[in-house]
Amino acid sequence: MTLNKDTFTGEYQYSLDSKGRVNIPAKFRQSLSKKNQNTFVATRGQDPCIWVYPLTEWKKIEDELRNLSSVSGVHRTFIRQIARSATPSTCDKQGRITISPSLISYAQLDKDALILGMINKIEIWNPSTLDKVDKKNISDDISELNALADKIVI
Amino acid sequence: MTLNKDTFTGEYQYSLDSKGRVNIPAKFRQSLSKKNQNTFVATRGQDPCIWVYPLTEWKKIEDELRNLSSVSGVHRTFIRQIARSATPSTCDKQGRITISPSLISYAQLDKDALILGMINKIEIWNPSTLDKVDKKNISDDISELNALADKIVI
DNA sequence: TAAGATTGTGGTGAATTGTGGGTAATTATC
DNA sequence: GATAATTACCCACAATTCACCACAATCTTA
Repeated sequence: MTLNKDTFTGEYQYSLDSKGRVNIPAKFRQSLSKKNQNTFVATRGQDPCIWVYPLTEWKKIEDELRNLSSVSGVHRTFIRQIARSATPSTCDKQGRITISPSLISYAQLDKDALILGMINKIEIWNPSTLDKVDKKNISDDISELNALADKIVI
Repeated sequence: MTLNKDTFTGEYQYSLDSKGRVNIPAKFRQSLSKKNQNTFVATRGQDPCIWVYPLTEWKKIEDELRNLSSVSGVHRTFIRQIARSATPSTCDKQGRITISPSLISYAQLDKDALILGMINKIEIWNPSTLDKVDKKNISDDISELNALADKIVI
């Protein structure tokens, strides 16, 4: 059974090989719509992990960035943070993408890579990092989570 | 895989050779559309770095500058900064452009040059300068940056 | 349960890319 | 107008990257 196109859920533990390649779960590849041309764009997440967008989804972000003015210092810093690490990568015949060395070090990736479906994007974590960050966030953010309840029904 | 034409992302560390040449990353050259005739325009950035525009993109900037009133002193200073140092340069067969000595000294470039994709333009930094400037910017403007992220990142 | 298909992982060879240097053409100087 | 200095163009090598192939483990299906 498949969900909507370009929607990702579930978690998978794969390995990062010596060339910086990680497998994209077969289910994710199947739900990826044609117009993405088997291509993802990886960039730094807000957390210490890698965010991987389908090409079309990334283009939305790109358009927003393009509309920011470089006269503003804050805008420049913002564009730099995101654009700098953004690297497009097409799945090879085996379904893997290549992660750039700078992203690997940003997410402190080692041999193991935890792949998470995050609805419209994919996250890649070092399993032990996620473990720590997750525990900390959940205890820190209880009040904010409660506020979310007003905005979303699940 | 390439994104939209004339869109630049990613970071690359290359060397500035004794003749003042720096390589333009192959990926950038590929995404450069034909009408640019392999030509870029380099000028002073608003930060201590060099801004490199594809020719066609530069022409848009020129038009915008033309429309700024010269009555305002602030405007004149702004135009002068950008216009006086703007130098066109065509890629040689190896994909390099030549940077003028005055721009090299403005950006305090040494042997290493860090090339950043900034969506519609390219930045060339001395790595150690970027490190300092970027950290300072991020800590100074963290709340504004977060606000932008909430608005734009998906 | 067995056969077939699919999926994840490692490695190999070919093509591309980055870098240094050399030669010709152009510009500047006296 | 001759010479020097600078600039632009081209060649060659080393390193990296990319596309492809092969195998083993897993899942599907009859």
